[in-house]
Order: sequence, then structure tokens, then C-alpha cells
Amino acid sequence: MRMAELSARTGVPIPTIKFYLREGLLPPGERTSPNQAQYGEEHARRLKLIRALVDVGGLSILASRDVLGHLDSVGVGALETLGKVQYSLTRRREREPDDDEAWRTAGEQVQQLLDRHGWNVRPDNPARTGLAEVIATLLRLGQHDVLDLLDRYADSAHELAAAEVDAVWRRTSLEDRAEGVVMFAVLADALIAALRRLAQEDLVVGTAVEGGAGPGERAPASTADGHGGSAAAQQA
Amino acid sequence: MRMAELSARTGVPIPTIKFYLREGLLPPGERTSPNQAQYGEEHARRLKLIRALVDVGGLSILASRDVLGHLDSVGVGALETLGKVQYSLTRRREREPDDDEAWRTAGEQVQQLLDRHGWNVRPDNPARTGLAEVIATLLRLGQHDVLDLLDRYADSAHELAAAEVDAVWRRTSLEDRAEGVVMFAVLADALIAALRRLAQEDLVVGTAVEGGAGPGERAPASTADGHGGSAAAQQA
DNA sequence: AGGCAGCCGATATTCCTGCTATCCATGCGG
DNA sequence: CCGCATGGATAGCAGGAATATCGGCTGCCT
Repeated sequence: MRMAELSARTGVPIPTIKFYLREGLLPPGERTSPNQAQYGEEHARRLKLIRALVDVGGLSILASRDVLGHLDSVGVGALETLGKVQYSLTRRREREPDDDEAWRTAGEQVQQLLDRHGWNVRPDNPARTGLAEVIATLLRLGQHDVLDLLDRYADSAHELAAAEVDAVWRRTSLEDRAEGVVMFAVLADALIAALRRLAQEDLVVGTAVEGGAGPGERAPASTADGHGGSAAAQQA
Repeated sequence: MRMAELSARTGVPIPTIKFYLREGLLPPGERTSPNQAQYGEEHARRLKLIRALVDVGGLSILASRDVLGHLDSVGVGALETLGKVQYSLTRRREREPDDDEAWRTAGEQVQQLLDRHGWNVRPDNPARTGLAEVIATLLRLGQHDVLDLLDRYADSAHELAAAEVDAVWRRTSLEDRAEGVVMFAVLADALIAALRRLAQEDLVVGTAVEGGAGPGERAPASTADGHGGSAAAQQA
């Protein structure tokens, strides 16, 4: 197909497609003449992926290019891809953190947490810094009760990550796996954030309705222990 | 204290403080004369909070102003504050979603999920739309196995939210509670994201090291033999 | 009392990002 | 064979977040 059709099919305006081509997010089409090119299904897919990363994942154009670049160099294994994607994802911190008391404490807490949970993480994983930064901020603001939940957060995160790794591993082709890594790294963040907000409201509404005396032992709403597994997999 | 001291104490440059004042993020100091003002401890705290929201939480100046505005109008109860904060948090979607098949399916799935888990959420909660948007995107990209984990994500989210609500409720003063709401709404997102990335790497390293045959039942933790193992996980 | 520094407010300028718009030469295609 | 879409390059624009500059004033120190 030509550019006009690509645009029509994906809903992305032509000037924007040109822009993405220029910026290297979208690989160039196959030239059939000096001013004609053919685009395939993979271009449409890539375009949709770009919009997903930018619109839903909130990535910058630059970060998206990096992430997508890792997708193209598959064959190096999921670990490699995951590492690179994660590195691309952490938005560059403009100001390197000031080396104050809170920062040092935060660094220690991160290490202790990793030890406590027995996590094996490379020392250069940028998520370490990210985590330390959040902890340092909470320390500076004196929000110690948030930090008391760290281990709980960690347990849940580990559970979820296990399910994610499992799901990715179940994929067969290398490309699919790499794409899965990106999905779980980028879009799951948005997913969890939204779910947490919904759950928060449910709980607050529940406690407020019960008289506002405190977070009472509300009947746990059927606990959803029987959630129909793939009932969500509506496979449209 | 005067502006210079406020700047020195918080590390925020004076022009930036002026900017925040202009934009209404920071309440003006107490005037002692037409060109002199006094700032108190609460201004320093507010400044640190602004930097936390902007730097760590990734909020825009505008969104931060809204969130902080809700902090000032305390006394209306945690539910009210939570709702307003959540509304301010969801970044305005520039393009309202195109009403295609995926979007409609996504809307249904959100409702089904809420029913399945028995969550009581107001219909105007913007997180509903946010969640639907992510689901629609995943549908359009054909990532159904991600959606299969929705219920698992929801369960974890609910657990965490319960702990969070509990923690907030434990706070005594109204101001502290409102601040807690903001903390858990904004910073916990970053916290969880970082922890998930760390857990992901741990699990991938673990499976890769064990021969790359699949996500095996790795001995839980205690692996912390140093990070040497991960370096070897270059698995071609 | 004199003077210098600091402060406040307002305006203007800069830098970055993510697109759009314009322009032009070219060659497809009816 | 001629118009119009295509592709490439350059320039422009809008919004966001600061940052710089300037004028007028006022403490405060001596």
C-alpha cells in the first residue's frame, strides 16, 4: 500500500507519518521508484504500536524510537531485550540526585529490600535508581507509613512479574516475545495504575458508607476468587 | 524567612519559585511591605511537595496546581479529596477515543471486571476511561494474553489499595490524611513501576540462568550470591 | 541620612517537544 | 501528456517549563 492508504488505515495523518519516518520510528517503505514506496502490514502494525507507546504509555518520541529499535534487533534473548527496554523506559533524569542524607538512606534501603526478598538484579539496572529516588522523596517528605508498605508492594510486584514472565515465555516466536516484553513493561504500568485507582475508590466508598468510623471489615465483595480466568479474554 | 532563604533551603532556584508563585502552585508569602514578604515552614514543605509531584510523579505544572488546590480545601473528607485528586491526575486526553469495535469491547470488559470483583465505583471516575483505553489498545494490538492477566492485576491492586486505605486512615489530622491520599495516588505509582521492573529482571535472570528452558520453579530467593551470575546471562 | 543590596512584579526570551505546513522536483497513471 | 499524489527537506507553530532582564522600591547597615 502507499502512504495515503497507510494513513487511512491507521488514522495517523500523513504529515505525522512522514515525521515518524524522519525520526526513525517507522522503517522506510520499500522503494519502487525515487518517489514511490510501498508499505506493508508490518508498517501498519508498527504505527499502531507507536501510537500505543506514545499515547497510552506516555513515552517520548525519543524513548519510543529506542524501545522500537530493540524490537528490531531480536534474537538476543528476552533478558537482553528486557534490559534494554527497561533502560530506554526510565526517563533520563535531568538533575542527578543531590547526595544528601535521604538519598544515602534510600540507597541502603533499596539494597536491603533486594536482599530481603532475594532478588537478583544487576547493579546497573536503572530501576534501582528510580526506586531510590522515590524512597528518598518519601523520606524527605516524612511519609514513613508509605515506606512501611514497601515489602507488601514488593511481594505483589513479584507475583505480577511472575505471571508476566510466564505469559511472555508462553509465546512462541521471538518477535512476539520481544513485543510481549514491551507490552508488559509499558502498558501494564498504565493498567495497574488505573486498577489501583478504581480499587482505591471502591474501598474508600465502602468505608465511608459504613459510617466513616474507619476502614471497617467490609464484606470483601465476593472476593472475586472465582474470577472466570479467561472470561476477560473476550478475543474480539 | 525571605525568598532567598527559602530557595537555599529547598534547592529550588529563585526564578522558579517566582514562577510557581505566579502559577498558583505556591501560596504567596505574608506581605510585610509592598515589596517584602515572609515565608514559613509550610512554604518550604509545599515546595518540596511540588518538586515531588513534578519530578517523581511526572505531573505537569497545571495538574500539580489542581492537586495541591485540593489539599488546601480539606475538611471535606478523604473520599472527596481522593476523587478530586484522581480526576486531576488523569492527564487530559487530547483526542477523544474513536468509537470503534475495540473501544466498545473495552468498555464492556471494564464493566464486567468491576462486576466480577464487586467493586463499587462511581460511573464518572476517570480511571474507568483510562482502563478502557489501555484495554482497547491491547485489543487493537492483539495482545490477548496480557488481558488474561487482568483479574490477577485487579486482585493485587485491590490488596494494595486496602493496605493504602488502611494506612491513610491511621493518620490523625485531616491535612495529613489528604497528603496521604496524594502520596498514595501519585508516588506509589512510581514505586510500583520500579518494583515491577526489578522483579521482572530478577525472574528473567533466574529463568535464563537455569538453562533457558522456561520459567522454571526457581528456588525462592536466597540466591543473592552476588550479581556475578547475571553478567553471565548474556544468553546468545 | 546615604547608599547598596535584596526583593517584588511584570514582561520577554529561551529551550524543548511534537507535530504541521510549505515548497519543490519527480514520476505514476488515467 | 498533464495533473496530482508522493517523497524529501526546510521552516513554522503551539504548548510547556523555566530563566533572564528591568524598573521601582525598601530594608538595613553604618
